[in-house]
Amino acid sequence: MKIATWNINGIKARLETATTWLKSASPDVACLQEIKSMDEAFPTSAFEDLGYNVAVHGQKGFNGVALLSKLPFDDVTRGLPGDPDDVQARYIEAVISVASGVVRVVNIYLPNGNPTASEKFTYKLSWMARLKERVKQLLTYEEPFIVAGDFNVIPAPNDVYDPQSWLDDALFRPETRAQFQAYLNLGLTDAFRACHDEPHQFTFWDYQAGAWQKNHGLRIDHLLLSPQAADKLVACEIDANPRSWEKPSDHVPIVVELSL
DNA sequence: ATGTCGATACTTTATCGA
Repeated sequence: MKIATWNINGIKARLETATTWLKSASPDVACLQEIKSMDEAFPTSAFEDLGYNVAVHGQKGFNGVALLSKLPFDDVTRGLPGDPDDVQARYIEAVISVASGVVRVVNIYLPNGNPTASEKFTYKLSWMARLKERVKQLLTYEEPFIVAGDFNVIPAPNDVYDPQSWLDDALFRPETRAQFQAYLNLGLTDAFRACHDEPHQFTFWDYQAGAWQKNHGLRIDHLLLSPQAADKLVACEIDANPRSWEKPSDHVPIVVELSL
């Protein structure tokens, strides 16, 4: 089973790009972030035509996440628990039945958090703490699950082209990295790092300043596996090709294969 | 080189977020 995550930066601007990639890569599940669309405006039928079931948690203008799955959803939950006042659409979770039982897919668009002197950074850190609580809850089920998405976290210095210049950025601040490390300490596995130890394997290149051409990238999109999912890990690969296409997203897809 | 995108609204250009 192949599970992909991709921040597509606007589904209206990226529908053809997304469907082209899905036809070629054919993941069983795709986690999309930054759809920047309300539920009713999401092009559900375009994905149904490719054989996907579709679940959306949308928002006008910003944020928004969507799940695509070739297998039907047993259950879908929208919104990260822990703060009833949080109205930002950044979390959707689904349970999917597979031959070996079930797999739970958690699709997140973790807050960016910049600038670090603003309430945006405290919102990011509190959101990360809430996600930790949700992960702890899910771990008690002792089932395979995956937390996939745009984490807006650079886990380590070799995940950014120039760590020195990112030291005070919300994506690389010690508080941010410590919370990401806390997910690993709970028992989650960074699927990409379990398969690859090469430095400078990026999933994002800014539109500005020729970042793609200079390979000034970041590794901020991640797939974290529960112990039961990590036991089934086969492979994990970044597909950087779509970054060179016409009208690209600033992120590229990353795919994990599990023997579920 | 504060350099690029996508979406929005008191829209045809400025703003916000990333």
